[in-house]
Amino acid sequence: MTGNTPSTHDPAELGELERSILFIVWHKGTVTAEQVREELDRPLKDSTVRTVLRRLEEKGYLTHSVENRTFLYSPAESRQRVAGRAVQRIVDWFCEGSVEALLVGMVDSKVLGRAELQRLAERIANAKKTAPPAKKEAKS
Amino acid sequence: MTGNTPSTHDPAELGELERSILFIVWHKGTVTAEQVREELDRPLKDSTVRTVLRRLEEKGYLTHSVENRTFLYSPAESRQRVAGRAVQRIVDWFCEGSVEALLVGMVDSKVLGRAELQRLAERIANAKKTAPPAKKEAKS
DNA sequence: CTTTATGTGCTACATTCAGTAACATTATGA
DNA sequence: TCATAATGTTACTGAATGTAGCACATAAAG
Repeated sequence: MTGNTPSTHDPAELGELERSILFIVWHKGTVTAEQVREELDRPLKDSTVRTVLRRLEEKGYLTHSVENRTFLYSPAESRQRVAGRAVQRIVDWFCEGSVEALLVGMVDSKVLGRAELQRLAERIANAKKTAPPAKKEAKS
Repeated sequence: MTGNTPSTHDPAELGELERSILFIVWHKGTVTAEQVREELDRPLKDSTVRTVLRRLEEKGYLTHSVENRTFLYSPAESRQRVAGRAVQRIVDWFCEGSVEALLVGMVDSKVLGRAELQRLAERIANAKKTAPPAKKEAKS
């Protein structure tokens, strides 16, 4: 080991199931392994779900608290934040750190149109103009 | 074979070495296995490098032509394009398809500032206004 | 024509990780 | 104490990657 990649969570390193489960947690906010299991499309054994939940926690995506005997898992970070870092990595790897290059690439590969990009940029710029540093996650 | 994952190149699915090599090709434009080998920091056997190059080609990242007896590898797609699709995937996975959510996430995780985002959006919007549909990759 | 480089084609093996789950253990309430 | 409901522990399988050996072909040399 030449050194550990600190806390560079790497959302792309997640497998399908891990992602699915992480989604469920993000979606429900706080869940027990059982709830996750029910939410899944595939019929998986209880232990399977718990193993994945544990791994997700090890990887830093989740945290848990104990409600009596039961584990309550919840996200350690918002989806968007994770997505943001994922993009950061892409930028570093494929665009030599240039976000601009990335945006160009997105336009280039039709991920979004130029006009749309500009519209969104504006919206975002204005939308959070007055946002306080406090991140109040108002659950819909 | 349950069916092939169409052409959904997935840059995140690349391993370290694969990425390094892909980078070298992107950087040099056209290279032989030997050149790649020399460029690498690690001392790898010739066959190793060639195996990875072949895999990268199978995955659609590279193409090759034959110069006499020698394979000349070159990128099948630009880095930015690949990056663009990578982002698309992130958007699908973590932002429910909303590019806006992603951009917000980027701002949120400080990948870029609001002002910068807007500035870039504008620049991009104007920059390629006249870009022709023909993707002539004039490689010098 | 035989030999010798040099480059490619094919195969293989080790490692790591995600998917999946059985089994042991422990606390809790009837 | 016993059954119940959670968690802790451990493991097996398969796919993807890193890494490389070795056989095969062909251009160039003698």
